[in-house]
Amino acid sequence: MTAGKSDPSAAVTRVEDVDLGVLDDTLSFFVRALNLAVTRDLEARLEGMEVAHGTGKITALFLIGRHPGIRPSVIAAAAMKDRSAMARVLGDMEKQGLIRREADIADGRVQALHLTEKGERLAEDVRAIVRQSRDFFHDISDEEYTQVIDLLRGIYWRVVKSNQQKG
Amino acid sequence: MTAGKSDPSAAVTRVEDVDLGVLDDTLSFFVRALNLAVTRDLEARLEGMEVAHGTGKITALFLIGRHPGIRPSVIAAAAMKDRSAMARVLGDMEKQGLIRREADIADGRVQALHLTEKGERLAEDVRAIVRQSRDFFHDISDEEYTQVIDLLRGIYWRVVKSNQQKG
DNA sequence: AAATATGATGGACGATGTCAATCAGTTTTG
DNA sequence: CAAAACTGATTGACATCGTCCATCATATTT
Repeated sequence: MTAGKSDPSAAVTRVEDVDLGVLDDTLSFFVRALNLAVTRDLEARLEGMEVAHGTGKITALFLIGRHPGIRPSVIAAAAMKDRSAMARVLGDMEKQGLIRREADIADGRVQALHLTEKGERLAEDVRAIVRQSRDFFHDISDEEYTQVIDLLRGIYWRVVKSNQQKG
Repeated sequence: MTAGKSDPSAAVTRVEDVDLGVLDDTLSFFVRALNLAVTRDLEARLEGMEVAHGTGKITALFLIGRHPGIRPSVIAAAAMKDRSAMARVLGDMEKQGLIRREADIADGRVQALHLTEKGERLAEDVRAIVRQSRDFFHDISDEEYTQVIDLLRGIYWRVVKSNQQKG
């Protein structure tokens, strides 16, 4: 035998022969596994850029760019992090000169976030890279990609809202 | 106005009003964001159990249970981790008395992994919990859940194979 | 027999998410 | 109006994570 089915009584030697069992019907398994792969790929693409490491920075960069004056807690919710984790990310970005933190006029507790010019430029560069990151799924057809995104987008928003109520 | 569309010129105050921009068409964004939510939920469910923290342990537990004699590198590939990360997980599990590491008869470099009785028992308990973890997506219909799982499963296997060739 | 490749480990490093504590500003309540 | 309760944001501590590099033992190739 060359590359066909393996002897079921023998120990599995190749990943392709693995039976995932319960995990095969578990959404979180696939999400968590793919997260690792996707993150690795993304960070490779961002190599050297000033937003390496972590979902937070990219999300923050884009959301602040698109919604000047947005507040930290809203970004945290969108990135599914808690406020304290996001605060650290924003602190880093401020040190890097990517964003400004201003006090909201209406409510002194709230911060209004803005991109600096440097931040704007970086956002443009990162946007291009993020668009290219679809290449990681070059095996996947546009139909499939669209389908899975549509589904995940729906799930995402429901989770965000559900987090909203609890958190 | 009460809860309708917000003034587009005003700063965004609620997550629901956020426009994700490029991220809205980026699979990795949704995967990474959902990963955080899903992981949080799963770890809450595993509270106190001997497999808390990390995708690796659960995957290892199930794969070893289903494929006695499986080797570490195969589990690493299925979990999308690198070998050294998986080695640490397996080391922990061995210390906990969940698995045995035996030397493969055919190839001395290779380890053959087996569950201990304690490991078997734990696997059963964890299986039940993992099944329940679908409740996290109670908002999502069975159709949607099945659809998204089918799509992600396909993507998962393609990524696994693609990793195989490079790694 | 020597060189090369493979499977598995271990240490070091920076970054992550969580949690509890803190602080400032706001709203509620009496 | 003052006290209490609440909210948004920040900080520090802690355990863990993924990565990278070096190492070691064993197999395979030449």
